[in-house]
Amino acid sequence: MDNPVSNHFQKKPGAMTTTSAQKALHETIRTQLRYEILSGILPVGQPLKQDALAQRFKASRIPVREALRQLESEGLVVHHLNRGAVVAGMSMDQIFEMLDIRIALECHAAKLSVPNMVEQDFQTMEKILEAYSKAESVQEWAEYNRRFHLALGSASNNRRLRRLIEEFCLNTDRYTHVLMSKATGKEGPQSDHYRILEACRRRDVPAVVQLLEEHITETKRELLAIARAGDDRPTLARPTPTMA
Amino acid sequence: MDNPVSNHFQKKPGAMTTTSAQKALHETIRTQLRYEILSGILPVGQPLKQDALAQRFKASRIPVREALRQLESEGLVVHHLNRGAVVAGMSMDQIFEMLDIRIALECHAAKLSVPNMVEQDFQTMEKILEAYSKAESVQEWAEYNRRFHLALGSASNNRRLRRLIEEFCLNTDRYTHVLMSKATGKEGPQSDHYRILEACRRRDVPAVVQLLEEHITETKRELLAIARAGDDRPTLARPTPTMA
DNA sequence: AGCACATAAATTGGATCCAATTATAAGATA
DNA sequence: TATCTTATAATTGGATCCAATTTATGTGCT
Repeated sequence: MDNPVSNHFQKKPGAMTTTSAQKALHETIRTQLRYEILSGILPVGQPLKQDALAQRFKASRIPVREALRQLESEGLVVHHLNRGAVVAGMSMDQIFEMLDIRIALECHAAKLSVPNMVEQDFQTMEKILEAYSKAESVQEWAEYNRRFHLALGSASNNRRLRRLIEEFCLNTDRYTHVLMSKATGKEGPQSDHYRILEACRRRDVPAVVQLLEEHITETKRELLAIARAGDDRPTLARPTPTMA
Repeated sequence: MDNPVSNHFQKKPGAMTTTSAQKALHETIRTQLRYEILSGILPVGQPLKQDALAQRFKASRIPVREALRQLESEGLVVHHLNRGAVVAGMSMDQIFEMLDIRIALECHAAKLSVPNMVEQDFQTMEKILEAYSKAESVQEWAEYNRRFHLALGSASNNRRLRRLIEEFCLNTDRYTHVLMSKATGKEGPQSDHYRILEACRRRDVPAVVQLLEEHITETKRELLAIARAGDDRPTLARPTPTMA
């Protein structure tokens, strides 16, 4: 798995009519930085110097700045006036907020999606879960977990909703998985996953919704437990200093 | 602008100690453009020329470009390589997608919020609805409608969720209200509003959720009816040309 | 040593400049 | 006249340059 994030946010998937997929510089920079932030290569708080990035991408600072501004709008970096940009971080409270939003989005997507599912969809999910079981690295693990969550809404006929879910999954994963990789096994979540898949097969929408909500809520619980345990992990995101 | 020494930085050395305010140029430009797009002053498809905007805001094209890039990330403008930016539009399907997302977000927010509400909150909503009844212009009307929807989630203790809801409300309003201002009176929605408020007072969460979902779904129905009626309104947003 | 203050280096926000692409207008041709 | 071609003007993407602010450095003083 070389680049699990790239390609996830293409604005126009296959819409380039004719010649050349012609990307502007700022776009390649943005895509690359987003990947590095979401995958954790760039840790929270890491300063993003315009000059250094410009050199690295063999460009001037202009496209770098445009990329950084867009990443700011996506919530992945934070700007401080005259002091530059850093990789954005979230406090535990903010992670909880994101997970709550995921509950809202994913449950609704499932509600719309489950009635539309066909055998093909179930088999796809089945395969994802098998791959999840076989996964060894945390990266793979997170990747298949995310794919399963996305698959639940894949038949929803609401592209924008699916994009939104993906965005929130990626953004929460970068916090939850590093924290939980050791504490929680992957078996607990996995048994949830299978129960959810079964409910999908039965077309039992209320059950899917309830199981899914419970599943994400469980993540919140685990997270809270970990936070209680040791409160000084260096990996935990501190609330982004409010510039005050 | 023929003053090469013109200085756009407010240099008030003494007055700057209060930590707050101090916005960069691109931010004021972005805020203003966003307002003009969301309020409909800038119609869908309107080209946004960098040079013209730069002149208008008495700045160079750089902050303009940063503002446009951010608005692109917010989904309010669309860029075409080497051909500039235009105000983004949505097809009817896309508007429906947004409304469905609103159902997910607002219902969940209400679920979290209603148990936390206190008398003060009910009175605030009451006042909003009174103002809504008195409102005369479509702008006012839309404004108070949006405030009511936001108020439903205001006690949710999830700032990010509330911001998201506001974003989606603003972005859907600019389509729905121009379309519905004539077709639908404001009385239908208003009676919904009061029923929802009553359910909040009773702390009847399931009722609130159901009424709210039905309320937004009704908007979808109205919209569909209007679309069926005459299919060539100039005000209706066409799907953003996919660069083809 | 430790601290205030001045000074220099980094680094950002913004302006101007240039090259490449796209849109527009004029002229030529059938 | 309509249409194709070509020259020309707009306009964008990117680079370089400047001014202003922040951060690092160093110096003098108690």
